[in-house]
Amino acid sequence: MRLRDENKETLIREQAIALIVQEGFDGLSMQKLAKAANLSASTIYIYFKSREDLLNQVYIAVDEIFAKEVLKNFDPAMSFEEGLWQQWKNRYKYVQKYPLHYHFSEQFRNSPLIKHQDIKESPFRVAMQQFTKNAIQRKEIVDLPPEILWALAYGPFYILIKFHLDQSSMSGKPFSLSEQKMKQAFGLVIKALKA
Amino acid sequence: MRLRDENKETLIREQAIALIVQEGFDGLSMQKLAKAANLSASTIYIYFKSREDLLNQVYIAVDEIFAKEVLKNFDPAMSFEEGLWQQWKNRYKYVQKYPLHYHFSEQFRNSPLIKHQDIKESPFRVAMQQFTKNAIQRKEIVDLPPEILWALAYGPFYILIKFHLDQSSMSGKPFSLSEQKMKQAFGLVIKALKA
DNA sequence: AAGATAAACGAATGTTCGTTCTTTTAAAAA
DNA sequence: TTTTTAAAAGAACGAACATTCGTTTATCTT
Repeated sequence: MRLRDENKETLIREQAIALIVQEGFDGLSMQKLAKAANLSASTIYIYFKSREDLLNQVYIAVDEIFAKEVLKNFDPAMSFEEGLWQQWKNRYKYVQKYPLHYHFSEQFRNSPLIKHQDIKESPFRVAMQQFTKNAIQRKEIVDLPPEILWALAYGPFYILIKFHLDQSSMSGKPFSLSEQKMKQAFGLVIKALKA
Repeated sequence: MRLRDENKETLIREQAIALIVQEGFDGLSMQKLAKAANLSASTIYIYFKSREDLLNQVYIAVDEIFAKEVLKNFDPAMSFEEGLWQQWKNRYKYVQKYPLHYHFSEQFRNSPLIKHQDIKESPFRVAMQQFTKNAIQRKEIVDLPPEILWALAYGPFYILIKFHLDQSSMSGKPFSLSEQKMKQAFGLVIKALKA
């Protein structure tokens, strides 16, 4: 018998991402996707049971890669300043390495397709909770409700990313954000959060 | 002859927003929209020349209301702290008053439908530039590149909004974010930006 | 090499899509 | 009141949609 092709599943997912980023969710049809992946449309249904299932699986796969990338060289035991900076760097590298994933993710999260009922206790979430708990216990930063801490720690970063991403898509030039600029913003965040 | 009905145009726009927020861009079909607005599909084409045109016009109308709401009780001559707080309050009220507009806006901006080539010199933009220029000249805040200032000033706010919006959509309870929490986050932002 | 099995395909399904056309209707101008 | 004009409706268009079905093909097992 013939075996399921793992690469083909990934190929379908990646082409779906590319199509969605280019044309939006209404631009993703099974027939266009099939053509882009050099497949028959019906073949997609061997790997995904419906369009909706495909979209969910794409999001799950994208999110897994994100979680993996963002935990690189990170340890919840790190000092707050060192750990948060590592997070910023990792997230920046993620956007550079997987720009389409990032765009897809933003689109998906802001759409009604996302179901945020089951916020599972991912290893990623656990690590981040431990990290912030440590920082507060050590009195490195002020004691804050988690969502305010989170808002301060990452809000400026993501606005900065969005700004430079829009700039690059307008000018056609590749995305870049100087380390100096990131450090400058980071310094202000630390200033705000320091105990 | 019969006159174009201004209210009908608004009705179509509002129903389009509601449909998109509920079902996403692929959920917006002209026939569904017609049914929702109690119209014939062909009537929509009297007011909008195509689906694409409709979407653009919706975005423009939404953005106009946003700009109007956000400038209420605001003056570029205000002190930085007072002015920025007014901005936060106005934006918070906007989300409360027009939650569907906010969701639509977020979806549209993160989709490929948006064309950010023509960032026109809106009165809104002019006011904001003057406001930050004043604050730096008066040495109320540190001198920063505009996008970093912007990222610090609004990044935390929007993450906070998103968090509480997600919470409310999960629990079914109406959206709310206590003034105390907003003030707490705001205080940290001021701490970061103060000269 | 033969048989078994599931992947892969192309064609076809009925539905819904955006849009246009023709006709009817309502209200402003005469 | 009559005429004029454009709004509004409804039916219709081919195209594209998600999905299914029957057949073919490739590869694993024997």
